[in-house]
Amino acid sequence: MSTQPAKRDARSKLLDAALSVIRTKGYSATTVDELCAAAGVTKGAFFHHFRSKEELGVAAAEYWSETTGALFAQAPYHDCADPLDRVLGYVSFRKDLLEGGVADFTCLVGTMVQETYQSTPAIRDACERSISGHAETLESDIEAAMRVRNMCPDWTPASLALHTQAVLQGAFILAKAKGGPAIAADSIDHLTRYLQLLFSPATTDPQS
Amino acid sequence: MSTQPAKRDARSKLLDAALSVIRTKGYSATTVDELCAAAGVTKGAFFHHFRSKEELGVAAAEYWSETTGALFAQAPYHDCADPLDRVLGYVSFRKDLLEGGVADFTCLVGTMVQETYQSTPAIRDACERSISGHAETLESDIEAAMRVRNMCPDWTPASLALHTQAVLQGAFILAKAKGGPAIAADSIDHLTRYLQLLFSPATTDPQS
DNA sequence: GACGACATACCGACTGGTTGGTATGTATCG
DNA sequence: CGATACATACCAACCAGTCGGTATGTCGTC
Repeated sequence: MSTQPAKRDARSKLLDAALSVIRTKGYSATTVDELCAAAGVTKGAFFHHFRSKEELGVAAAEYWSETTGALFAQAPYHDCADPLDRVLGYVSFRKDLLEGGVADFTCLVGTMVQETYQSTPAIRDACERSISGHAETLESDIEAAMRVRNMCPDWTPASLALHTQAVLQGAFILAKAKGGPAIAADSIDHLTRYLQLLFSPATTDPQS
Repeated sequence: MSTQPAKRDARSKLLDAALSVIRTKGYSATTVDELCAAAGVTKGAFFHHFRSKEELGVAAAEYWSETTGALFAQAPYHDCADPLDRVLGYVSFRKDLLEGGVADFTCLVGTMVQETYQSTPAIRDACERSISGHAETLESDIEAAMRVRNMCPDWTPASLALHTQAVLQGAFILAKAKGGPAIAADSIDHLTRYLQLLFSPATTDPQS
């Protein structure tokens, strides 16, 4: 469904505007009028394509999943032979994305879910699907890396995949607080170090 | 300054209400009327104590720093002899706090900074002070743990202290997305595992 | 200890601008 | 012609902030 031949119609202009405006100001503080102005369309066009602001929020989260999904699917780290190198390559790729203003590299759904998790279940669920779906793309590589090393740890591939997302989301919060990507990069370095230690042959099963 | 004899006046009722309402709905979606209703005071009282909603946001962040600061200052993990045990005890203490509804254990300033980092510098700075100030309480223990082990790694105590905050903030986002603290606990377990590996005598200097 | 002057704390009706949403018109395309 | 894709005008509710008022100190003076 969707993915019509990419015409520059009002709907996709609104979704593109939503990504940048909501990442800058948050969902609640973003007004429909502002979105229309940023997209260069009228309010009539907005409510033609979306029944409500909430529906746009859900659509924006799905659009985010599509565009970022495509970005990561074609990233070079998938070519590594060792599955651990693919995981480390993913993290390194995330670090490379830390460029430009804070609003340019932070995560739409991480921002939105904070504001909507209680008030707007539809948006929260869309954000949850986006985060979990993205984390799942890491699971098979994590699992393969474990199999290669005959590891049977007390953590699951899913929990480690989600942990990488937690570190990234937390790094974005710190970047927003400090006004730049420097600390986010430091935190991603700590994540890389954790993965290296976790999969290092010396310490396959440190306890139990 | 401040710390008048803790009278149950309108100001502190409003600050208490702000902590719970803003953590539930976010800063932008929280209205002044709603805050007044939750605190059981009138709008006149609100604007008597705060010149604007923004000023309340700053005061709420500072109030958050004070109350959480007191909570952590009297926590039992400070009694451990080994500085690493104090750091691990802190993380374990954070895990123990994951109880009740999501709005009860998540972080006010982590939530607020996402919405205000661009639009409201005063609130962003107050959140930054809160996060960084809290992280600093970990630095001396991290530094001591490094000294005990004669470690000279390529990361700083400050960056590790902030990394713990990134993991916690990210864990809160995941908890909000998934509707419960389970994944947050998993992520905190990964953080504990990282600290143990990082300070384990076998791997003091894995590279360079 | 009565009294005036002033400050603090709070009340609640009101306001002007904003916001999400609607109603209706129109142009283009198949 | 009918459906899709917009545009324009409009509205009722809401929101942050204001303003005149009251109740309660509290400090100095005589």
